Amino acid sequence: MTCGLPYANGDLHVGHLRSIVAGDVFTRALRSVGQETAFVCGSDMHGAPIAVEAEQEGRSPREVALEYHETYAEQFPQFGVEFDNYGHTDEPENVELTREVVRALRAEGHLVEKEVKVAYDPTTEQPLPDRFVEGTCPYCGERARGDECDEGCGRHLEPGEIEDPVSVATGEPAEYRLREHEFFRLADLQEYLQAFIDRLEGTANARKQPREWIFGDLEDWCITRDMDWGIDYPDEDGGHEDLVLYVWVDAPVEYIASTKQYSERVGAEAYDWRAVWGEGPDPELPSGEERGPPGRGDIVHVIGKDIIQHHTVFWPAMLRAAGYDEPRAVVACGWVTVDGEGLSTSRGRAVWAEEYLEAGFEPDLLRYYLTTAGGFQDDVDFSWERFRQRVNDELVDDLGNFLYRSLLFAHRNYGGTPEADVSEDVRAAVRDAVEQFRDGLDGYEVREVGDAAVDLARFGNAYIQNNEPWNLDDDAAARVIRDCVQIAKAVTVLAEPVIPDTAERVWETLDEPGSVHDATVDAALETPPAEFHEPAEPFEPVDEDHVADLAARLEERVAESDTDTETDGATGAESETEDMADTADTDADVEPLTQERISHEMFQELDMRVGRIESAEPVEGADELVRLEVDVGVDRRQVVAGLQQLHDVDDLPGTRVVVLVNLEKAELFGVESNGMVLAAGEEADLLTTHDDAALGGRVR
RNA sequence: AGCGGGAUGGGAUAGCCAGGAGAUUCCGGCGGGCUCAUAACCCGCAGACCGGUGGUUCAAAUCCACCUCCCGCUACCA
Repeated sequence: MTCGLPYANGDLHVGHLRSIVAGDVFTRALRSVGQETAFVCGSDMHGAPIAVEAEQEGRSPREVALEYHETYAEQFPQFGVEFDNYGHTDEPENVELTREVVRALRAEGHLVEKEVKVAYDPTTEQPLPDRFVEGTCPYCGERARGDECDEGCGRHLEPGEIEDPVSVATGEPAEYRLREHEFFRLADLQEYLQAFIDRLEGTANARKQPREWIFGDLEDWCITRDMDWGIDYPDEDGGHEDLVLYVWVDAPVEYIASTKQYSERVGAEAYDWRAVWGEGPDPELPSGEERGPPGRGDIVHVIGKDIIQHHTVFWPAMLRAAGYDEPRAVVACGWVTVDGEGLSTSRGRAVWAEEYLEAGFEPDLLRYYLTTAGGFQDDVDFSWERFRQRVNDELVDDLGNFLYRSLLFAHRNYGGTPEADVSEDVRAAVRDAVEQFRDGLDGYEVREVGDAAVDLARFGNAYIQNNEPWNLDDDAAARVIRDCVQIAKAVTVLAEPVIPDTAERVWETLDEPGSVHDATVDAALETPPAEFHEPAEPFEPVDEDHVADLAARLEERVAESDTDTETDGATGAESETEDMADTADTDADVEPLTQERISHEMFQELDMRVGRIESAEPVEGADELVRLEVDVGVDRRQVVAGLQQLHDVDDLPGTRVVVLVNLEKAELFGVESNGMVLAAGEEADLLTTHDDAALGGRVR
């Protein structure tokens, strides 16, 4: 079991935790059904954003990345996430394995050299990866990063496409030079990938999204970069000393490296990484078909939905070509949104791991929320108020209360598990719950795994209520309570993957031998000890004022950041990953003032009027354009404006605006635009009046 | 723009692949009951024409076509 590697350039937040906790839940659940597993992960240390951050702070990239890595390694266990091995991509095991894989790709003849236009900083003589270049988008004319028109049309830009390139680091104009890079000819593996994608298990998005590529034309994939920070390209033939491997080559290899580290720590008898991953490259046997037997492990990758292609195209192609075994499943989870909006670390819209722990909440509560809030591949929303509701309604009132009331009743009246047989109804209910738990695992749906325990607790609450043992004589009550204690034990075992700490405490109350972490689902129907301890309340309710406070703090943070970054120019909803890139952004430049003067007469020619937007609707087929009907007092104008991505179209009607009414007419996407609505900046902040100037009033 | 995922009572969410009884469950609302328990739990009621339009069918939330909106990907962001 692996989780997508957290990229070592930011603090941990709920977005990271969702997929990592899911991996942990899967792993624990697999152990509960008796499977041997290894849960491995590591920090992703290389790549341009870390190099940029390091340069800005005047530190080495390794130092910067290691600092984040250590924080991660420390924080994951605080959320009950127990990796069997947590390494990082800059460790010798990964460096070695990565270079071995690349050598294998070359030995198999899958690599081709191609010349690529690379931007150079002429002052420092440094090659600049496209992340380090800014310029003008050739498609829309907006300011853009070298790899993507991030502020304008959003298009991906090929190297060399950007106009007027400027080095991010020095601000000097960059120049293009031809550089030789290595490309992985994915098309060589096309047939293999087509078969692979058909047998791949996991979420629907991961099984379907890559089909467009795999059944279309597979492009050559550039696997080297002009940078210092990364794993050196293995250059036995010489000529590529200055290239490092692209992070997406060495990052997934960490899955193998981390497994190997685990094997080496516990011994190959206890866990043999080769039994899972297969034999790997063998210089004596250059043909992929004739390699040793594939691993017998079932590799499952838990990732975020943004990196599906990397795990379903590039990665299996690498594995295949290097003689390693393919993943059995890729499980891609949706995002975590906060208060209904996309997570944005730079804008303060995030719930931080540290913040959560400092608020004094048990890790189990967040684990429960994140695993059961929605379908795995769907986005789920986090809000502090909903967090409180779900914890109090489901964990405290249902699961916690059932465990407490039934075990307390048993302890008070019988000192433990009363002597009686478990009824057939209850046995059946427990078996059903175990089945639900297994179905969740088989379907790669952690929510079902988590719900199995809560649903069984709800059954238990109904059971104890309907049978009213407090109104029965001792013998009859003993039978009911015997059933309830059994349900409680089953609930505890089934809840362990999601709420391990709580489950362990209940396990201790029951005076069960060993740890619940080692128990299997078989224990759900085994008799609990005849005597056990007085139970404690398993959960503390979440206080309303406490979460209101946290929510307010979050809101403040977002508001503050909004005013701070008004000139920042970022648009639209950001994903957490886009956001990681933000550290690379310098503040957007304010355009210099125009030196050339115009006459007053020329200004008089501009006929600008106060108007009010009467209606607004998106222009069909256009991403950004909105068709507006604007009342300018004496007239009603149809104006097309590029506001769609920056404003909620439904909110526009009623807005007072300033309109340039004598602009020449234009036709945009087949819609006539008769005038221009004035707006400021990249965010298209609409100009308006501060008092109530009449509609049609002239602006001078 | 292309591709993938999603849209189901006020909120959340299951069902869709393998079409068929009153569309699941939780929260919230209303009414009642109970008291072992962290004043919670149990029972009952109201509330959705299943994003839209059209089609296939005896029968569509489910299959097909087109459309709208949200999220992701589009190969040099990680």
